Amino acid sequence: MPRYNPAIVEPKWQQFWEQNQTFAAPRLPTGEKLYVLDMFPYPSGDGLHVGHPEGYTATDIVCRYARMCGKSVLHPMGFDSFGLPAEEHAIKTNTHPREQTEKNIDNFRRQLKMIGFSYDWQRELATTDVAYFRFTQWIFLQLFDTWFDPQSQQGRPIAELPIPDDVAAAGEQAVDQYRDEHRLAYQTHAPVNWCPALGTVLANEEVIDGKSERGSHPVVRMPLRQWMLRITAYAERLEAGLEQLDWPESIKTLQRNWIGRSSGAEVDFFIGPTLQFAAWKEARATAGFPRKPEDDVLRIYTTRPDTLFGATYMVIAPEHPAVERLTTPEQADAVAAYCQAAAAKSDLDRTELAKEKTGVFTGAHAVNPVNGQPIPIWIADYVLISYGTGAIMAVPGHDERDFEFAKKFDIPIVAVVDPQRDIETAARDDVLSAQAVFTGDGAAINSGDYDGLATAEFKTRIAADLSQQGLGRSAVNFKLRDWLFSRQRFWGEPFPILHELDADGNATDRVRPVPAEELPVDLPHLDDFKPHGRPEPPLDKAPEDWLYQEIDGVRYKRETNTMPQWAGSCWYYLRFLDPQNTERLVDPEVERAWMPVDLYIGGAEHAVLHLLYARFWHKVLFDRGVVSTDEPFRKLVNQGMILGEVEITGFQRADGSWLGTGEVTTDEEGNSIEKATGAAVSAVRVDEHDAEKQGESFVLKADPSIKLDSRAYKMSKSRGNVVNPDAVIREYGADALRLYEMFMGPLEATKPWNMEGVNGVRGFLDRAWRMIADERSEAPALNAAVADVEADEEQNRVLHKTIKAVTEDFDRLSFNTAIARLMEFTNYFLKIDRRPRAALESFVLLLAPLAPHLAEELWQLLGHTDSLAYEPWPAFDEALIREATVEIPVQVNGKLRAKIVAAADADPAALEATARADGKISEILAEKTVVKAVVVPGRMVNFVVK
RNA sequence: GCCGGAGUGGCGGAAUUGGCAGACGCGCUGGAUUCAAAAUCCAGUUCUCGCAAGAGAGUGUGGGUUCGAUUCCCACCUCCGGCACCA
Repeated sequence: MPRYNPAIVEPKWQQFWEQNQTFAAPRLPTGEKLYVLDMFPYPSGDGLHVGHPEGYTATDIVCRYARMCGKSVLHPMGFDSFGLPAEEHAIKTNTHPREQTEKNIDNFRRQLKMIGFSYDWQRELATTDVAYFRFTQWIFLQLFDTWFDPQSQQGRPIAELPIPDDVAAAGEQAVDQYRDEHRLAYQTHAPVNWCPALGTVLANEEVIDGKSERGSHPVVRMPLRQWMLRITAYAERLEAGLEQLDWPESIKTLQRNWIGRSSGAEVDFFIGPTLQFAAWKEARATAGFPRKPEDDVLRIYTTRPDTLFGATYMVIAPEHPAVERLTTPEQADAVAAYCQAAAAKSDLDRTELAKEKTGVFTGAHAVNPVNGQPIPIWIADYVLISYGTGAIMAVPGHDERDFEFAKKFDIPIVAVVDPQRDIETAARDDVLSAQAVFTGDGAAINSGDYDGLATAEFKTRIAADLSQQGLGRSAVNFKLRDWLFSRQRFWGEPFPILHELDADGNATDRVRPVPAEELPVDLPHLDDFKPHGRPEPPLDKAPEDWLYQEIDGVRYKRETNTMPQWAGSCWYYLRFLDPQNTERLVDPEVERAWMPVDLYIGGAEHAVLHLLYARFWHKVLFDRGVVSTDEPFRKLVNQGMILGEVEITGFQRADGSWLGTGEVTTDEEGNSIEKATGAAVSAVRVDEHDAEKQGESFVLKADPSIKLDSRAYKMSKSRGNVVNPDAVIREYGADALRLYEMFMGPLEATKPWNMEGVNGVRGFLDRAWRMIADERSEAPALNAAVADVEADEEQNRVLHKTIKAVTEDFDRLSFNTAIARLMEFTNYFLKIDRRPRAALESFVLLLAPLAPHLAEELWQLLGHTDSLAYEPWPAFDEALIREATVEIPVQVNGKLRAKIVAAADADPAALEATARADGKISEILAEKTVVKAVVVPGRMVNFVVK
């Protein structure tokens, strides 16, 4: 056989696997099951990026390894194919987005197959498949049909929702409305992020700093009818469920922060005449804390009920329903102006500009329930209507924001928490004299009977007291908001919802779900895909026969919003289990057998949204009995980002003279300028041969006084540092690509690409080939050094050490070190003239998960006729690894002074004696007194001397 | 500002429990082979001093615990990622 040629070997085996359906998973697992999932890609027009195969290679190795260990493996792949780019392309070319989408999928599939991943391709799916989104729509119907029972913390059928008597008495329409208010899928008119440039409304998480995540277009707030999903109902369970998951702690933290659970208390402040306060308080003491606040109180949420005595004013959000009621005539104009201005502000303005606090006094006062003090009520946009009750008690002494506000508007500040020993004396004095803010825990002061209590104790005590007096109750809040679930796009799943129309063709606000058996609701034909620039969805342009329907004499209009891209990716892992099922989304028997996903690998960019949305849907499906597990993804791993090649950059003035990185800064627009003069400078790419390391940084070889910048950047088209996997495969082969992606460093780490490194692992594959194959012969032939001989002791030790290390490395997804061990094996056996065939066979099996094409080819060359995909994984023998003698370092005062050779099982006394006998050591010890000898058997000897 | 993660040769990285720092690979240097080059093979390669034997320093910085610290503790610096008025 000639030289190793991946261009021939790789397609050959890819064809073999496909023809033999080598990786088809059975309907039900036949032994121990392993469900390994990749985050399926969005098939963009650019094709695969080298970042994709990183995680995909890792899971592929896990799967191939697991099959050899006898596990039943499910490893599918599909496409998250709804998305804006295809629709934008459709608008431009006036072709159906499906056309472009399918072309892109074909390209992605071709690329994925070229890398030799062991997917069960029969299970391939795309979220844009009508047969697939039929069930996405079906799940939406489930959400629509479910309400969350806070008592049992469970989603239940809407039919089981208890209807209060007063609602029932109000008639059928009131009951329907009551139900609609409790569904997990509901409609709202809340202000949304309308992006005129994209012609769509965006979810909060798609807006970054007031601009669209995609394209950075400005976003404005406007009210629009939207579908929402009540994910907040599941906040408690989504938070609690994290604990049991084998996920990176950092991702769990990210989700916890996103969910943002906080606990505190709701407290009612009386806003009637001060004279009536006592009577009100008395009434409350008997009546208790009402479910909904009456008009004569302002309900607030606080996490620090212990600072109640320090509340010197209150703030309500500009959108708070009590604004009008509270505003006095004298303040009416100012309040109206303020609220109007606040409404016009985007979220960006409200945060960014509000470094300086703004607000307006309502003219009204409330009575502090703990001390009867009247305090002013303000309106300020630093209080958000969407969090808590939309109103706060302001404690400027112990809250940064309140402090700032009180300073600006000259509102009294009262210290009620003594920091005690937590901070320096001077700082503490500032806090006690209300000159400074302190947000930590301490001891209560100025708090009546509670004085002296520690913060934590105060909190529980006052919560109980307030509750007993009917003034407050413990409460939990979440930062998590309900999920804005509709998009004004064409290329998404249509909602299976009909809107009732009255005789004049106007919507009645009553909706009716499309029955499950009538699904799917396919997308209609459109003559063109151009948005009309209004917030109404493009589906409003659909033909009448799609848009309107008459049932039982009532006319209905279809919902024209579509679902967001997240919808399809929320449940694809379930469909992979049973992709051809036309009856239901997954057969329960199959679901029970394969779920949960045992290993899920993907990018950290999905840490919050995708993974939280999918968990939410899963929990609803669990509550509704569709799936058998409470959580979908047992173990999660995030692969790190792959950056472009390292670039060394220097800066030059207009005249071409160099200046160091320290002399350069950026102006507001992000341009590089010279610090001293403010003149524009240009960044220049410096060849690595023209740079050298000096101390901490790189400098110009020609002028070492010029410091350079050395770093790798995110791959991007604009920077021109994108590496195309097709090109890598063409030049080095798929196995080399796979191997390099894994050899770069730990899977989770961010790491720069380096083409020389690909060449390096290709060199290893070449050597592995030469170790077994004869590269000079024309026909396939074994290397003459391959011999049917028994491995000697040392060869066995190398082999079994390698098996052990590779096995353990695979188990902990440490592929870079596994490859290093295989390289060591190759380096050793290449030097041997008679290479035991059995050892080489084991080596090929160890290599197989990493470089499957090469391994299959060598396996065949070694005389096997079948694929090695299900060949048993080599076992190691600990006894063969053990060495008779070991080299042991001898230290004096912790410094390495000599090395001794001793029996591996030598006892401490023997080791110490051997160490003392060493020429070098005895020389050193002769002049000193040994205070102590530390001997760790098999590891080291250390003499502590004086 | 808050919450995560990370800082080890020229570069990517290794060191699983506190026990020989730098495995493995790239790059570089020298050599063999070649008319020459590529490829391949051999040797070397943390830094400083030294012809060498060897000595000293060394895992972002400063301190601490320990016979012994890349690993544990405290403080700080830098970089990366996320969040950002959530009461």
